[in-house]
Amino acid sequence: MADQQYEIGDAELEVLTVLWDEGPCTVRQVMESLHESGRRVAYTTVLTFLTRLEHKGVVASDKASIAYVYRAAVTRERVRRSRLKAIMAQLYGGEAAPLVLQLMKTQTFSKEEVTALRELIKELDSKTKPRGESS
Amino acid sequence: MADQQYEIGDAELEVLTVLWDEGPCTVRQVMESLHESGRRVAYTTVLTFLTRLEHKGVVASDKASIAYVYRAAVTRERVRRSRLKAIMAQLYGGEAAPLVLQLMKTQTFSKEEVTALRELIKELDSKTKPRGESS
DNA sequence: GTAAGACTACTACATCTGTAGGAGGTTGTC
DNA sequence: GACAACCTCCTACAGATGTAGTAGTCTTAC
Repeated sequence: MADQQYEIGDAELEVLTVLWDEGPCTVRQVMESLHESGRRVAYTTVLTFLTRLEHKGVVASDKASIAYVYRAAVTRERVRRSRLKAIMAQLYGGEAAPLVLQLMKTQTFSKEEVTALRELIKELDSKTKPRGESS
Repeated sequence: MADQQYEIGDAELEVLTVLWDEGPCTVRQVMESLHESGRRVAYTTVLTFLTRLEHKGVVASDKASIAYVYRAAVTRERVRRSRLKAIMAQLYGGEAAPLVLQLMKTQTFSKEEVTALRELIKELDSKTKPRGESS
């Protein structure tokens, strides 16, 4: 149950991302941030998204002076893991390795990234699969 | 446009996966395969999925004797890439590296997998990022 | 204290997705 | 040739998601 799958739509995720990137925001601030990203969306639409996200438990709000201030209640990491887990289950037979392999084959990386990857590989050597399901 | 994003629902993807795994199937065969995986769905539900998938262009059908035979019209690889691309854009700023890093940190791998990874890393060394967006 | 502006709550609606029933055609079999 | 079995087509419907309007409440500034 640690990694429950959040059902967050694409547009909702954009809103959540604003909260991750900018910290707690009012509806208006979120809207303006979206507008700056070229995302035209009405004030009440943003409000709807935030309200729904709050019902889903991924956002929380506090009344501050006039307007509510919304903040993310789940970390980006958590959502990332949850999504990756889903895609792994759906398209890679629940295995991480093929996914990583594919990414490494089809994507390009900078020198620094490759270095970081190599470092990680070294660590992996020590703690190879201890016979369990994926996290 | 190469990697257009297919909007395929979770249940639809299960159906498509049957076609990938078992090759061309009739509605009934798909249904039976799903049942064997513990997925209880009605015959007409499977039919609906296949019809919708055909409209979306990811499945094709041919009339064979009595029933239509459906087959995948997109490869698993294509859908994998499309999904990964979406998740990369939505949650990793369009970068592959953080995604790979995260997977390598949070997942476990067998010795063979680690070896395969190390091999790939070597290849990456030669062709590092040539200043372009991701595929 | 009243008007203007901002904020929230409620409602609405189209589309997509998951799920399935019923009607009507084909076929094989007794 | 009539019934059973199987097939497709059309229709339906609930819930999720994207999008937004309206109405009512609260603040603030004149």
